Amino acid sequence: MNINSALSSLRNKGYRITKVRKEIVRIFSKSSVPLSAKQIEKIFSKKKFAVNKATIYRELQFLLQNNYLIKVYLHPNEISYESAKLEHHHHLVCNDCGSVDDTSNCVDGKLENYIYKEKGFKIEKHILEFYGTCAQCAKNIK
Amino acid sequence: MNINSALSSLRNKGYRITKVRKEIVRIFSKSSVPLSAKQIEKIFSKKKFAVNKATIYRELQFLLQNNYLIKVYLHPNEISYESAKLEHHHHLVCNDCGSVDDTSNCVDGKLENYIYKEKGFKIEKHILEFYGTCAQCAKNIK
DNA sequence: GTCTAAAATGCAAACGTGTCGCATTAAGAA
DNA sequence: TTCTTAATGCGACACGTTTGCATTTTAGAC
Repeated sequence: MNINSALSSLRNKGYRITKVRKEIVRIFSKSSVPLSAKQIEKIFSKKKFAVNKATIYRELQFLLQNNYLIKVYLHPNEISYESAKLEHHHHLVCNDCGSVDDTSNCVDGKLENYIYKEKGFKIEKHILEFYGTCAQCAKNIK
Repeated sequence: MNINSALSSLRNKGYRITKVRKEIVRIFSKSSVPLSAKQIEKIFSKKKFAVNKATIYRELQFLLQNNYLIKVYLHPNEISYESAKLEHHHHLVCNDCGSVDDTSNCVDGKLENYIYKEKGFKIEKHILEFYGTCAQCAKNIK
C-alpha cells in the first residue's frame, strides 16, 4: 500500500516511523488538494492530536527532502505541499470559496526548447496556477 | 509623459502627489524587473532618501489598488510588483544569480475556454513563472 | 501667503509564517 | 531491557507585512 511503502522506504534510509510522521504521510495520501503547515496544524487539532508547529514545519521539510512531497505556491506567503508521486499538474483556485481543483493542462512542451534557443535560458521548473471562479460559486452568485 | 500622466490621473481622483509617491512611480517606470518592498527600500536608502518601510508597503498597496501596479510572485515569502501597463508577459528567474528576464510566451489562448467547458471554472488570471539557469550563468559554470 | 481638512507619513508595536537552539522523549536495533 | 540518536516540545527568534495613532504635509479655498 502507498502509505506503508513510503514509510518503509524512509525506515530503510535509517529514519524512524513516528506517530507524527505516519499521520502526516496519511493526511497527504488522503488529501485531494495541496496543504500548508497551517492546514496540517488544523487537521491535527481537530483530531485532538497535540503537535508542536515546529515539528510540523520540520516534518514538511523532511518529506520534501526525501522526495515524498513537492512545494506548491497557491497563495502569497503560504507554501503548500502535495504528494510528489502525482502526475505533473496545475491548479484551479477559486477566488470565492478557496476550493482547489486540478488540471492536467500545462504549457506547450516545445516552449522549453524555444526559450532556450531564444534566450539561452535553461528552464528547470515552472509554476503555473489558475485563479478564477469555480462552477459551484458561479451557480451560487447567479 | 508616462509618469506624469499616472500621477495626474491619481490627482484627479483626489489623491496627493507626494515626494514618496512620485519617487516610487519613477522607480517602477525605470525598472526593467519587478521589485519588492525590500528592494524599493534599498533603492531609497542608496539615494539617502529616508522613508519608513510602512510607507513603502502602504504605497505599494495604494498603487496596486489604483491599477498602476500588479503583483508578481517570483520568490516565496516576497511579493514583487511591476507596472500594470506592460504587455502581458512572464519571467525567467535564474536560480544562480537571481536575474529576471521577461518572456512573452504564455499558455495557449484556447486553454481558458477549454477549462471552462471541461470544468465550468472561469479563469480570471494565472501566474506562470519559469526558473532555471540564465545564459550568463551557464557560461560561467562551464 | 495663510488657513484648513484630510491625505500621507513616521514610529512602534503587533502580526503570521517559518526557523532555531536546546533539553527531553521515544523509536528501534542490539 | 538497554542504548544511541532521531524526533519532539518549547520558547525565542527572524522576516515580511500590517496596524493604530500622533504628527506632518499636500493642495484647495480664502
